[in-house]
Amino acid sequence: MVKKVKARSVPFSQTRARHANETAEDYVEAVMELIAELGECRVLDLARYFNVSHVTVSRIVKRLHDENLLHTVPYKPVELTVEGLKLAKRVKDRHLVVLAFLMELGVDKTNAEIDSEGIEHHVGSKTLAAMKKFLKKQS
Amino acid sequence: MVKKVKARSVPFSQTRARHANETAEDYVEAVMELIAELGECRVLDLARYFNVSHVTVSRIVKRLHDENLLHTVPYKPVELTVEGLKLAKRVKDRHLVVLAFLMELGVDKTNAEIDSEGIEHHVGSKTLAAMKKFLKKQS
DNA sequence: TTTTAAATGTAGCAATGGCTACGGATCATG
DNA sequence: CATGATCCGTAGCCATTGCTACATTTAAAA
Repeated sequence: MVKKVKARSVPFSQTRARHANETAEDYVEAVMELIAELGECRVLDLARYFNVSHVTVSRIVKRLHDENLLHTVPYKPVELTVEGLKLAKRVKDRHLVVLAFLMELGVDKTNAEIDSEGIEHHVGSKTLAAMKKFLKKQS
Repeated sequence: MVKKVKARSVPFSQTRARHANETAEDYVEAVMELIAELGECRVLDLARYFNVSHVTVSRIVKRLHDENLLHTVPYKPVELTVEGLKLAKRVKDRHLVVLAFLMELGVDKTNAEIDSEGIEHHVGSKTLAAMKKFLKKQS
């Protein structure tokens, strides 16, 4: 008998790449939020936001700079590039939809906030559209 | 002015730990599925399932063995421990709920399968309950 | 202006999960 | 039982994201 293994719908070949991409999404969103909230976004602000050391932030910021998502000058506040801002807006919009959706579904705010932050990265365009449609119907 | 940064609902302190935990969930679920499908679960079956090399599987299986989720003997099929089986059942149940929920929401099967595999790890008990309630209401 | 505290960068370690290359184990088949 | 194909383990590389410890820059206060 020949063993045939059906591969997962989401191939795991690029697990590391997907995680790195989630990090990028989280960081540009955080930078946008922190600038809106504080006027500027320092490395330490991000460190406090994510509860990690400033070293971790510093390295990731450098990588996102290389990927043209963030603009950084040593010892200066972090800024978003045009590309980074576009991504941040998309991510924030999706995040808000997921959060509103979970609450509309009956999940309390605390848990909706926790789960939406994990779920958002895995919501494709089709699922996002379905969530928006659901929200419209309820209103 | 004192800068106050509101930390995220989900602290990122344990990002690596969370990813490792997702891996554990994916693996015990896969082992259970492959045993049901093939009668046994070999390292190469997992490699094909996840589209990674057998080396990656081998190392992760070793780690999950140390964590008492899998039982392994060199060159033998991989088996679930009691603890691993309990986790696998919980994960599979949650996965099926998320999948059914997305389809009930109007997402096509293909996209529901893709997104559910990413979303499932971030669905807490409250959200899971809300999804189950939604499914009951629709039936 | 000098000094000091806070912010940021750098060096270097660990864990996780990718990989290739190579070698040893197992098993079906001749 | 020999042998070759398949399976699996080990060595060793890289990237990502945690960390501590230490160096440097910046900016505020003395």
